[in-house]
Amino acid sequence: MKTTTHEELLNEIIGAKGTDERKAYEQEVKVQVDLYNMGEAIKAARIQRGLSQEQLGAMIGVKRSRMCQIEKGIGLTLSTISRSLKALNVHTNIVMEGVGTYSLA
Amino acid sequence: MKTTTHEELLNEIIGAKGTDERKAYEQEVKVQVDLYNMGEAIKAARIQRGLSQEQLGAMIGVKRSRMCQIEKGIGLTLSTISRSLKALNVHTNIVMEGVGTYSLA
DNA sequence: CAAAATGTTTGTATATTTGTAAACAAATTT
DNA sequence: AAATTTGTTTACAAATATACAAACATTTTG
Repeated sequence: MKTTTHEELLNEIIGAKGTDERKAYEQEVKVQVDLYNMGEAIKAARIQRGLSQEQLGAMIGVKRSRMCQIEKGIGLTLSTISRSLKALNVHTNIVMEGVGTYSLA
Repeated sequence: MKTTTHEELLNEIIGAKGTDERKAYEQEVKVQVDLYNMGEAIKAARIQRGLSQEQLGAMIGVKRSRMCQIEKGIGLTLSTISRSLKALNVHTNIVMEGVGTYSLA
């Protein structure tokens, strides 16, 4: 049986390291991971506070179905993250090294 | 001459405190302020590094015109912020009180 | 186990963001 | 002062996010 590393798969399917296609892929994956983490954080805070998706959804003006997408990081914007965290009363800052700190919620 | 407070103006033009219209306005204004600050932060970091909008734009794959919008906070998403700060090598964290810290760049 | 509540996925319409070129404005350099 | 570089605004097409209902899955409760 032929074994294949993740790296080999990426080379074959997406493109070699350094090509435009590969760069685009890597950036996109990275951002998706970021957003996924944000969603997970919102979910964690919601559960900490003993709320259902429906309840938090009501607080920020969306239905269960959208709440689920939000927690999975699907189509998540700063605005949505900010709204969610404010509703959950999770004080949040964006800290930029050597530049400054900005309140998000 | 009749004087008018900002509060009175808001009541008249947008709606009284507590109405849906007023809440929507307040939330929108707040998010716009956030985004404006983010753009300013990117600009500050760019200038710290002695780059023109064109140069930073080239690093993240946009033209001067878009770079200008980014720094004004117009249509700014997490993805764009993340890309910009990475290019500028500004290490950035999102710190959620009692939940966790997430790397944005 | 049955019922109810909660969470997830998919398809769809609407709204917003993205990125650009072009025209103009302001600052810098020659 | 003229030329060049840099920054800004606007209008537009394309891409992406928003939010929902409906159908289904999973968990919790009676």
